[in-house]
Amino acid sequence: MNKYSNEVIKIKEDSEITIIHDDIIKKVKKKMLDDNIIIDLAELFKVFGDSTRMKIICALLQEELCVSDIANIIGSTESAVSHQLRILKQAKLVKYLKVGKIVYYSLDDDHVLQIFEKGREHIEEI
Amino acid sequence: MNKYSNEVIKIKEDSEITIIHDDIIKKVKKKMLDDNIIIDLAELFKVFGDSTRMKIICALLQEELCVSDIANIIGSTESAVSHQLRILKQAKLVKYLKVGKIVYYSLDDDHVLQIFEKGREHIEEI
DNA sequence: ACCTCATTTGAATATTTGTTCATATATTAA
DNA sequence: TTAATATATGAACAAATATTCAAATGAGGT
Repeated sequence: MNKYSNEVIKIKEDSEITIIHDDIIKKVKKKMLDDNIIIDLAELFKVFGDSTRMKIICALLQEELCVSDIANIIGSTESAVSHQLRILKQAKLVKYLKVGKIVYYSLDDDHVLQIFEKGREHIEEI
Repeated sequence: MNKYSNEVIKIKEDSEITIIHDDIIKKVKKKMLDDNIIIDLAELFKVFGDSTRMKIICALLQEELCVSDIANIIGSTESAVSHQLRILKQAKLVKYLKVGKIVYYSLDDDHVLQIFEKGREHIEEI
């Protein structure tokens, strides 16, 4: 009886849910992270999941930059960049420093680089 | 003359692009990752950026599981899970083993856990 | 061969989300 | 205070995407 054994518990409950591996399901359910944490995690990665924002992050990995410089570097409009910076700000991925009319953005913490690097490692292996 | 100096080069080119920090822009542009790599990176993180897929990943971090078990654990339908597993498969984040009618899914490599953990570290600090 | 069951697939729908454009805010200089 | 400029913001539109439902595969058991 290995883990792929066919001696599975099979219950049809209310003609809705088919439970195949009852004990494993219970065990995994118990260990699952709280739904809110999972949702927060997905929200965080969603922020990384857009190429405009990724370009902004990539630029800020090199240098603290103002909105118009970022727009110039990544080839986008100031408005689009500003909209995306707002999302990055909300996710606490970037911070900013206002000097006169100019707002300088920079990465907020180490995790950004670390997450970025782990992502790179993954795509490089494919 | 510090890095926030107001002695910035300001050029209005073709009434289209305003260049504020010319030298910095050139420097950062030179160091920017290739666009295709950035797009691939964003695509990868997009896969993490959905709560259904994140729940699937979270469950698979505990145990190799079949489609119907995953559906049961995360409270979704088999169809929805299958659709999302296809996306996870394409991103090489999960692999599978077919045993008879049942298909067992598991995480494909270490990076999944590492990216997951870095994300957790970030949201826990907020 | 036929039936059952686990999974996959495709099309339709509803929702989310990024960009654009116009406008607003805020700061500096004249 | 008026003009100019950097950034932010809101609404509208277009594109992307997750879920649902129905139907199709494909494998085992009878």
